[in-house]
Amino acid sequence: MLLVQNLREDKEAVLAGLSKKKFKLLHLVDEAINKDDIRKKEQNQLDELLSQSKKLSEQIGMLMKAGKIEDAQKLKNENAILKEESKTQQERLESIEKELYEILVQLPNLPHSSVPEGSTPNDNEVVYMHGSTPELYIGALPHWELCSKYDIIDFELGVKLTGAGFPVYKGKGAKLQRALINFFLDSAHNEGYHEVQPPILVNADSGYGTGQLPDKEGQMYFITQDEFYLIPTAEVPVTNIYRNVILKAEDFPVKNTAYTPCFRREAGSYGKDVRGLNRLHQFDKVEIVQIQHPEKSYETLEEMRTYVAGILMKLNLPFRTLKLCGGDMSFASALTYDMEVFSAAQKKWLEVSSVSNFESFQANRLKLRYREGTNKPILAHTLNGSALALPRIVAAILENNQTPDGIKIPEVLVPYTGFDWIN
RNA sequence: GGAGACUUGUCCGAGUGGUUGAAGGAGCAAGCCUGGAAAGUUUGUAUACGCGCAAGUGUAUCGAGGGUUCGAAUCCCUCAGUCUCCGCCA
Repeated sequence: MLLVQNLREDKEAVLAGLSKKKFKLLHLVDEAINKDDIRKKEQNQLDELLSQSKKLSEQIGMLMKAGKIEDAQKLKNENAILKEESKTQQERLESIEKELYEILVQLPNLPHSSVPEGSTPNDNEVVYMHGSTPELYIGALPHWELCSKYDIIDFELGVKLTGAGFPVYKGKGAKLQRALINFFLDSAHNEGYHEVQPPILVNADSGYGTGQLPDKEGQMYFITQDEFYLIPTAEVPVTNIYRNVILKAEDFPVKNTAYTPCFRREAGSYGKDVRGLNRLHQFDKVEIVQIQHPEKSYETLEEMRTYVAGILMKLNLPFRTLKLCGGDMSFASALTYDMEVFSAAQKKWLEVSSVSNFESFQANRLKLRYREGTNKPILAHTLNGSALALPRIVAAILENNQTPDGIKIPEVLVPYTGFDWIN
């Protein structure tokens, strides 16, 4: 969420940034400022009323003690009027605040100056390419067919147990999952990330904290009986650890990593994009989250991006890094790099990681701040990235490493799997 | 799931209707003291919003939300959490 203060101070830059993000409702900026002006006036009036009422109460107290019941009664009547007024004033203020909030939550984060212009994925800028796309032999199969050929991932069985998008991993398929999770966690650990195991159900406050609520409510599974949401990403619980927290400047950088299953309803998705492992309702992911000093967050973003690229290199997967254009970036992000691996049989680039700097956009909602010395608390910057999401990595490994004799496991994973071929 | 006790500032802890944003202590910071440190001593030490160039000042906040009252940390209700006992159970 943006601060009204920022809208006031640099309105032109805000409007330019919003336009770059292809945000249409530019009038909301002025509306927010006007609403905030009203809010200030209303608050002033309320404070004035409450202040008067408070003084009267004190006087009543003294009169009562002195036994001047009648005088006290007079003031009581006077105060009753004030009380009525302040109550309606309170309601007025609250509704103004709510209106202001509702305007502000509609405004997306402003893009970093280096974000390319553009409105569709075609406008994303390829900033890095690694590896060559493998030539497969005649008769090579897409991963979903490899899954059933070697009986390692069973989509139909998942349909029986739950529904589409909830596959059952079997045998070497299951072991490969475990291997990847451990490999990713160990890598993150070596990079200085602190491992946490958060709950995978969260309350509404956490949903609001990272911005899944209120607008992306339909994306999450919801347990009505206890009012819990299944997390769509570990970002939600791991970042919310720092909701309403004031860090010290010397705590930076805060680096956490977590493996969790992720749950996404993916309402509206269908067709070939969701074939096999391309899009699931439940999948595994290792996430990295950092909280950083505002002056260092972009340095950190590059470091995270390099780190994720390093993992993909170790897995020997061809990939490219995209800097997303203004129109393709997520609502909360100021700068996002997407990492896509090439899936050789589908001949498709698959997004396996998204590394973003949210600057203070999330921190504002979270009330995540830091203090430098004895100064006032300042909003921190938050960043996160997938490192990595499993299913598409598995798809790429299966497709790219297939041979007529089976699937070769990347060397770096063999110590984790305990086998080097799926056949 | 049932019964009871509890939830106060960074921490410990006082406070059962009247000027309490909150005693006292610890911690932390600064000053004095010291060759330096410890001890001692003085001062300061929450957050949000508003007003003010600033010093400062108004309002709100004692788990959360609501209520009673002229006035609530203190009384009542709802919810959440912690602890103890019982029940159940990986």
